[in-house]
Amino acid sequence: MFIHREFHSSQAGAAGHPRFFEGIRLSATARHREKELIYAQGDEAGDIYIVEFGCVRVSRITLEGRRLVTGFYFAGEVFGFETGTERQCYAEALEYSGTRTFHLEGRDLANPRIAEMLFDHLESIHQHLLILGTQNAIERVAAFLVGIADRRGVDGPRARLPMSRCDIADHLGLTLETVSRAMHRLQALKLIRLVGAREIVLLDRDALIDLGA
Amino acid sequence: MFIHREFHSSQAGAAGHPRFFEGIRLSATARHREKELIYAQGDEAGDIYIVEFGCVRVSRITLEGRRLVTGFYFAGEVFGFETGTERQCYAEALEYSGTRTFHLEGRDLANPRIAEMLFDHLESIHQHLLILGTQNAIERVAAFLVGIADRRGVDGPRARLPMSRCDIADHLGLTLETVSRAMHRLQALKLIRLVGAREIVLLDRDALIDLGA
DNA sequence: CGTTTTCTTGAGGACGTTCAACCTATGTGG
DNA sequence: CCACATAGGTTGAACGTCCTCAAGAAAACG
Repeated sequence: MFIHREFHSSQAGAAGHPRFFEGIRLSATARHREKELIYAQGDEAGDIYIVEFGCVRVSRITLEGRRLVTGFYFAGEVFGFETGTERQCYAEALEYSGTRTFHLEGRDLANPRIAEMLFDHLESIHQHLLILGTQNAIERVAAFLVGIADRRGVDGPRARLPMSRCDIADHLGLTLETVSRAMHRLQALKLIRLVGAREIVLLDRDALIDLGA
Repeated sequence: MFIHREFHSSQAGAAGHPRFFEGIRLSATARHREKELIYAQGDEAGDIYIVEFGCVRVSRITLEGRRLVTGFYFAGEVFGFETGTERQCYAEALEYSGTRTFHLEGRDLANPRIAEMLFDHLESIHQHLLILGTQNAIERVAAFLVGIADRRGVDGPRARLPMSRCDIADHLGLTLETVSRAMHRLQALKLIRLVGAREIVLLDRDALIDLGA
């Protein structure tokens, strides 16, 4: 997704306030502290969010109280698409983050950039579905780490993980213990290197993709 | 989803040929034999399908050769939404079926009925994700059976299953043996009754929902 | 009626979960 | 500055669920 670049190239307004993005009026940047709730389950849907900096986690709780983390969103990425009038998911800042919003009207879907965002979102859900439906633990973790590393700009093969093991587990349909073990197994296989708990280096990206693709 | 009723209420053309659906020109009904391929992975995307009768299975194969059945579609339901220009999924008739198509242009998304279809699709994927991400075997099967029964019109609690155990398994991320065992466990629990292998009666819908919701 | 496909059922094993202990990092207050 | 508390992460052992492999039963088909 290349919304990233285009977003940042939007013309600068005074002191970073309401600008336009592809003909859509964006709100001013909202800043969120670590762990701050951005929107809650039950809130009115309709606003779409663009991450300016930081990282956002979007989750959903089932009736049995189990959590599914539907996605993590980094700078330049878009979240907040929901189907009904009420949000089924809730969003939280994983670290100090900035977001901008715009209101999505039905007619806006005719805007090709908006449609592209929606289709990108659809595609990422589909990818997630494929992982949950067909892969085992180590494949899931490999796919996840490659996905994260690919999205963190041009840091090279190094990536910071702003989310906890539990977040990853709830994203991949595993337990946090299994995620921890899988990461250490990937390290033993020399496919990644762990730098503390919250940073990784991809040592053999191709092998990781073979595992997780 | 109520597209069903509206679709059938569209004005009758001569001998059932090109009619309109919410201002969209529909193709004539295409008829597909059992097991017939409707579209293939790699085909050009852009056409959206409406099932007129029968049942369609949409699947996707991973690089490792594993199959995920992304959905089953019955009369009145819509399938064929894809993100890129090339299809990632392929669709097959599970039984003798009829479909109509229309071509989706970007501007059509401004049509609220089209947008509604897309959002319904998004919602069903999300539901699927929730199942694969949080539920165990018996819960998945319970949720699946309720979902099927709810969509098969007003047959009451009885539903025919046009798909095989293997199809169900590949839809739920299980094996066909596990699906078979789960269904017989649900029968032992008196939540369903199996009428042969391809028909079920829901005996305790609420308990099934409790399990699978 | 035999052939083929699909479904069921059993036994054994692998993978992931559960439970528990321990470790590490970070932050707080004395 | 250190003692302690807290949250997150790692590791081990035991268990359970689901998968694999295999055989047999039941439908579907020609």
